[in-house]
Formats: sequence, structure tokens, C-alpha cells
Amino acid sequence: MARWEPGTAERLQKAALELFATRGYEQTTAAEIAQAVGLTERTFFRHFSDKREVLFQGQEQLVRAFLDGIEAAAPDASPFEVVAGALRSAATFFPDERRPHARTRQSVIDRNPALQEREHHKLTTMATTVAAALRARGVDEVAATLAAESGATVFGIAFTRWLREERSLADIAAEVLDELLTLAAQALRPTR
Amino acid sequence: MARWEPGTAERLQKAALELFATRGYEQTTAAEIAQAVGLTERTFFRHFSDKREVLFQGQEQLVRAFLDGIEAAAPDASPFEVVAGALRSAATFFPDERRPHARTRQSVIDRNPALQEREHHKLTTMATTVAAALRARGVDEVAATLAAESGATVFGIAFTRWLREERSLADIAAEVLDELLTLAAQALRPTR
DNA sequence: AGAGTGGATGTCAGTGGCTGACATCGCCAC
DNA sequence: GTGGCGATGTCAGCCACTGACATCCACTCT
Repeated sequence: MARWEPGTAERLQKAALELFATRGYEQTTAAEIAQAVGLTERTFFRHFSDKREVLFQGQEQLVRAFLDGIEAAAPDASPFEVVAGALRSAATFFPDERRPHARTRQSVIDRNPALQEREHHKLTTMATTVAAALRARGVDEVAATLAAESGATVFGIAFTRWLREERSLADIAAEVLDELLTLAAQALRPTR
Repeated sequence: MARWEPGTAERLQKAALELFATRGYEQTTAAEIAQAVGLTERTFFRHFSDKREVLFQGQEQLVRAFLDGIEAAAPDASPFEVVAGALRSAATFFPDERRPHARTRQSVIDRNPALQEREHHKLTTMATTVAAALRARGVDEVAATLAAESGATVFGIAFTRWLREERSLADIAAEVLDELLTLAAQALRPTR
């Protein structure tokens, strides 16, 4: 067939997750991951910019889902309404079938600070992209950043709960966003 | 006098910032930083868990300021009101005199993705600590996380503006928080 | 079929971040 | 002054990551 098996990156990711889950992240060498699929360390680093990325690469699609949700929003929607739509759209990227995989992946991340760092960074990067999309819709800088970053926060919390509970991510995210808005309203009424 | 000059970590931090600012972060070796103050690379890593930390260590005081602000809040204050107090308290840790130093430091961070990653991570870590303090006050898990994380977002945005504008951080933070609450209220009224 | 091209991989050498183990050095207490 | 002890130095070594160059083979063109 093919000279090189297709989907090299995917095979590396799979092997990496398995090794990380059993042996632990730090106890697993990039060379070992590569060897597990019959490749070289050098090739590993051609597919992933660094060792951590093997667990995170492929989130462009999630970003795309967010952006699709933004584009689908009504032109006169307020920033948080747009974010609500983006969350609905993004939630479709985590159907319940992915939960088992997501769980083992998350358990690896939760056991390693360096991986958590990367995870937070990815979330923040997503927020930055979303903020840019909001600004492109005419939302002003600060409002766009606030709404986008809040969306990321909500997504993060909702995702964590989705891993634990057996409900759909879309439902949980809507609920969490609602709670955020309610909390904010609570603060706005009594003071100032 | 003393066999070892006191404040070794501080001298390392100062030397590191200077080298990073002129030569660049990646072009500066941990060994070079140590040498600049007459020490060894090994000693550098005894003071800082990794190379990046030389720019971030010492933020426990900032966290402390946040927590003080939380403790000072009225017992019946809503989560966001508590966060507002925490922000006021935290803002005192960045008097305007620190702006020049903060600016050069930030310019170094802005030029290096790995440093940005650490910066985001620190913010998130702070948020986690604040969330725990809120929970200790009886706030429920999700609300505590939302409020704390929103506080971190506001702080981050405010800090960025504080670097650019010549106003006090407390003022800017109050303003940004206000905008967040307003945005949230906007979203709560029209829909649902 | 033979020559050539190009993308993915292998090989090798080297840098730098980071660590463990052990030695040293000199203030301080007793 | 002896011994403890905390901060530093020395040394060897692992591993993440990179640049340079060779190789390999499907595919195309002739």
C-alpha cells in the first residue's frame, strides 16, 4: 500500500496516551513513544512541536466550532449572547461517546503540572481567538476580551463537570453560563 | 561580613531580567544568569524550580493580598462583591512606582510563548486559591470557581491596561469589573 | 523502463534545562 | 574548637529539542 502508514500523528498520540496513562508522563520518553509505533524520536518532534503537544494537538477544530457559533449569532446579539451560541456550537465537539477517552486523557493531565499549564494556555489562546472574532463583529476591545474569557471559563468548568456527570456538555455549559449571569446580576443590584 | 550576600534570589532575578531584556529569553542561559552574579548554574536551580520561575517567583504576596481582601469582605456579601474587594486589595500591590519595572518585565514575557504560558498558569493558580477561599466562606463550588476565575480575568485585563495607561490599577480594575457585570446584565434581560 | 522529484523518515552530533550525589566552606551554638 | 548546618561548588548524567545531511520510495514525466 502506502510507503508510510497514514495517520502517523494519530498513532503517536494514541501510543503516547497509553504510555502516559500506565507509566506516567515524566516517566515516558519521547523516544519511547516513537519506538512504540516504529518511529524515531526525531520524527516524533517533526509531528509535535514539543512533548506536551502530543496530548493537545488537534484543537483547531474546537476553535473552529467556537467561531462557527459566533458567526451564526444574530447581528444584534449582545456579546454574552454570542458567547452562549459559541458554547452551544463548541459543545457539539464533545459528544458523550468521547467521554471515556477524555477521562483518561484528563487523568493524565491532572497528574502533571506542566500539562495543566499547557491546558490553561490552550484555553486562553482559544479565548483570544474568540475575542478577535467578537471584535470583528464590532464589539469593543475590553468587552470582547471579557466575554471571550468568560466563555472560556464557563467552558472549562462545564467540561470538568461533563467528565464527571453523565449529562450533555451543551446542557451543562448552558447551566454554568446561566449561573455566571445570575451571580453577576446579584452583584449589580445591591451595591453601587 | 556575611559569607554569602543576602538576597541571592533577588540578585538573580534582577540579573535575569536585564539579560532577558537585552539578549532575549531563549538566548540567555541559566548558567549565564548565575555567572552574572558570581554563582553557579546549580545554585540558580536551587533558588528557582525552573528557568521561567526567575521571572515569576514572589507572587505569593499578591495571592495573600487577594485573600486579605476576601477576609475583609462582609459576611453576607455576594461572591462578586467579595471578588471586588479582593481586587481592590490586590491592586495595592502594584503602586504606580512599579510600573516601569513591570513594563520591561512584561515586554520580555510578551516576546516569549513559554513565558506567556507560565503567566496564564499563575493567574489560573491564583484563581484556584481564591475559589478555595470563597468556598471556605460557604459559597458553592461552581459559583466560587466562576467568581474567582472572573476575578482573575478582570485582574489580567486591568493589569494590561495599567501598564499602558497612567491610572491606578484599583481604578481600572473597578471599571473593568463594572463592565463585566454590565455585559452580563445585558445578556440576562433580553433573552430567555 | 529509466530518470528525476518531493515528502516523510533516519542518523548524528550538539546544546541547554534540570537533577542527584557528594564535597566544601565558614557562621553559630555548645 | 568541635560539630552541626545551611548555602554553595563540582561532576556526571538524562532527556527535551534542533540543525544538517543522507535516505528511501511512491509518483510523474519522458
